[in-house]
Amino acid sequence: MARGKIQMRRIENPVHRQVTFCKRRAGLLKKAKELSVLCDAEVGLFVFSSQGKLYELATKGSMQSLIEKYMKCNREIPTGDLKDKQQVLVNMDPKEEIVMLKREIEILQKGLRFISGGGAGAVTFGELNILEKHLEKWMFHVRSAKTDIMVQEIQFLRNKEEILEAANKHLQDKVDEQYGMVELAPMLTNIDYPLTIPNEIYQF
Amino acid sequence: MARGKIQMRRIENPVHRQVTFCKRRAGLLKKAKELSVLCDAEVGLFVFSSQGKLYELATKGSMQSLIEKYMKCNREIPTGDLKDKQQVLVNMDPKEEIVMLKREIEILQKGLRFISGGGAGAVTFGELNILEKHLEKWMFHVRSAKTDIMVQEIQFLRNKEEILEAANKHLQDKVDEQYGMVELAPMLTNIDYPLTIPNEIYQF
DNA sequence: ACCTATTTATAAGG
DNA sequence: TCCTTATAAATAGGT
Repeated sequence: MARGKIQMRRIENPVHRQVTFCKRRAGLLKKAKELSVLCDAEVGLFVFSSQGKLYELATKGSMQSLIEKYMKCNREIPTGDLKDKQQVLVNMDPKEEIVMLKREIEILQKGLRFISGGGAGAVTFGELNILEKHLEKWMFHVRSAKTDIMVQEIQFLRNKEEILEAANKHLQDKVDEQYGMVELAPMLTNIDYPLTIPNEIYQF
Repeated sequence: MARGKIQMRRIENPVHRQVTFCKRRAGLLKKAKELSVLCDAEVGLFVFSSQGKLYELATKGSMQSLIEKYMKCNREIPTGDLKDKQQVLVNMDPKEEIVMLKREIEILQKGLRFISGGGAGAVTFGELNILEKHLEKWMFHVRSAKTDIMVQEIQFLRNKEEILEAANKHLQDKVDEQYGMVELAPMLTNIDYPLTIPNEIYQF
């Protein structure tokens, strides 16, 4: 884009590739933030470098909650399977789907027994794969619920704090008024910002 | 960026905001693709418009697999599971059954939640924490069971291979004995190590 | 990391 | 949504 066009294919020179990766990654993250701010959108972005290093951005809330939201949008696809976007999209015999759903229920039941038995019993590799996917999905749900609660709590506390501070200012003014020119040390005002999140909400 | 700078904050005019959203979303997706191609990186991107509509891009494989990679940056992702289910919401009678079955799955999921903490409506932060811990534990069980199966399979195959190789040597000796000094090319011996894990154990 | 000639993205207007 | 165009931003190649 500058000082010469480049072909849209993998940059072979590793040094150039790394430099370009840094620059464009920064650019991409910036643009993602901008889109979010300007258009009031939620953006989730993650980039794995060819060495496997992760760079991420989640514009509202956490990446967890964004992923959760993403999963909800795609809940048509049962958890046990990896999706295959184009190929089998066309159709599937409903009877076949019933069979598969029944099978999935069996697997879940078996999995519950497996789990509550502390991992005893005979389970196949494929069944374990399906179970694992379900567990991941449930984990998403739990974690995003946790995040939501924390966010709400923070919001609540901030509001409360604002109200209290305003009330305090008002009271202080009244006190000043009554005592005329007498200087009083500030007592409950001037609370430090930012408030830290109280530990209680992290407890059981 | 053109015909005038804009302030980096939410665009108040809804029409402008929508137009800008379209343009910048397209630009962002383009840049994400380019980063992936030029720098051999994996990029996952999703954007929710303020109306909640989802736009996504996953540059290698599916978004599912990228999310999994994100969740556990190091863990390998099994890519088996050839069968795929899609929504078949057009049909009438089987549709009912499908809905019922899906409902049953949800009930099972709730049952699982119940088992975990003893709380039917696990909504508090503490309960969620407990659930999360349980899920982690179960995930561990499931994954170690998977690993065990793989290890056993590998062990089995190695044993089998050893036996076969021994049998082969024995047969070869017999042949050599019968044909005296005649040199025979090695036939079934000298199998290459290391053995790769056969695909079958990833299937159902 | 910084520079800057160029390419790209895009805001405003139809 | 798509087109045009003036202009802001991003960035390739070099230092």
